[in-house]
Amino acid sequence: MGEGIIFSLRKLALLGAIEQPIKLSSGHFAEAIKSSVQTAARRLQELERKGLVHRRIIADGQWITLTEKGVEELKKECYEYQAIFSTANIEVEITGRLITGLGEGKYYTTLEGYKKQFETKLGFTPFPGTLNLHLDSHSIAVRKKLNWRRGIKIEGFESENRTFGGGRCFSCKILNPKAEGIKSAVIIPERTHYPEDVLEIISPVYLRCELNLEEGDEVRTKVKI
Amino acid sequence: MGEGIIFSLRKLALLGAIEQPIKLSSGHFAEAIKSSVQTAARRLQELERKGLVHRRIIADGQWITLTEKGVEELKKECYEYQAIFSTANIEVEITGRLITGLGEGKYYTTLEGYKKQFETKLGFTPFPGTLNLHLDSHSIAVRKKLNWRRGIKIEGFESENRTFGGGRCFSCKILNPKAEGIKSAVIIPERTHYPEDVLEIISPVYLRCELNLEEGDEVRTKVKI
DNA sequence: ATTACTAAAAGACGAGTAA
DNA sequence: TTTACTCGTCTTTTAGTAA
Repeated sequence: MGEGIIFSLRKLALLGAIEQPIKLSSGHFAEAIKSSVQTAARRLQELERKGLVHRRIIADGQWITLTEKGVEELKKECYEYQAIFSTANIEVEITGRLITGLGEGKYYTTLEGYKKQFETKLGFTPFPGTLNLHLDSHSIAVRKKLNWRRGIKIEGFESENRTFGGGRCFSCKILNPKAEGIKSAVIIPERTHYPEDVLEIISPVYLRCELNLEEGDEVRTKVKI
Repeated sequence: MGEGIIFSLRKLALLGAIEQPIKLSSGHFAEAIKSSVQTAARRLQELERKGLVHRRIIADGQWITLTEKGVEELKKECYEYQAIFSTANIEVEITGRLITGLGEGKYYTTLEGYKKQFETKLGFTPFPGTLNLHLDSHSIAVRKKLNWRRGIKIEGFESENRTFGGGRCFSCKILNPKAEGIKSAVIIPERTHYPEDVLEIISPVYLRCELNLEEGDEVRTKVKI
């Protein structure tokens, strides 16, 4: 990936083109990247051609948004900086109430393609099923931080004519005296439309039973990001 | 600053050239930056010429370390990513024991050049003097995170034929019931050899007296980074 | 094997222009 | 004003060569 292109992409992100479309002209963008209008215009074209931004050209400028791929590309650099500068691990506290999922977790955790990775990368065989928490608004904001963290990569795979997507894990501790010593991890599939108010936790044991939890109980976790 | 140059600098940092000198040849570096040996060699020369890395050329390669300036340049990009991706503020807890400083704090906090900035940027007039904490080893690691955070910039200035260096502030809370409602901030001068096991805190009041603290007492703070 | 040149090829830039 | 061309110039890269 060209270096100037990523630079331009970053400046667009800085102008706010991640959350929502921003309106700008090549002229304004030229100022932002300190170049000529021509270069700015060319960069925007190139960015679009590479699928990094989405453009809508209007009479007096254009509307720009980063695409998924664009954000992904930026995250890669961000990960590099984390690798360079982060000295110790940060922990964040996330709190939510126990809810019952759709039972998908039970299915996915037993798939060999995932199970093996959990065993080697997390160091435990997951209990079939996930503990699902519905997050409060504060925790949702905190959870978003995980989006920009690399975590422990779980690769996608193909099996029986189906593809199973990848995801990321973050090891966590459940703040409950009974959970002392029980390994667990948050899993975040890299699906595009994954709900942001839900936290899925896997563990070698049946947490719901082990911690005597019932629907609606508050569960507090400390996640290593 | 050229975009390709910063890219090269980042890769060097990723190879570990921040902490200590790394040995590498242009050939190896060419692989890292995916270019020809010539370009790799030229980039290293350019990096040195710009004062971003320090080089020592030997028979079979060279020893490379980032300079202060190089690290600084990298931090700038890192700050941009933080601006892009950080959604909410993170707080870190730092703990240390009260020590008595050299009294410099008392001098600096009364200087108009600093005082005015504290007033406008932090919203309070600092009590003349700083509360100095000697950090435990865990807190030292946590404190290092502040190195990679922009914080609230305090500009350096010149006065009476002397230059006074700049620094950064982070607003903090002291975890002591009596400190409830008292504004305070950590200050980190941008001196090159600032001790990493000390935390200096300023506040509008004389904390030592207000919180009934004595030499050696443990003080816990929550710092907004 | 290195680093560090030179010179040719490739690429990026910005002025000018059209729509 | 815009965007999006072309085209000449300047910069960067790479191959080749010397030490």
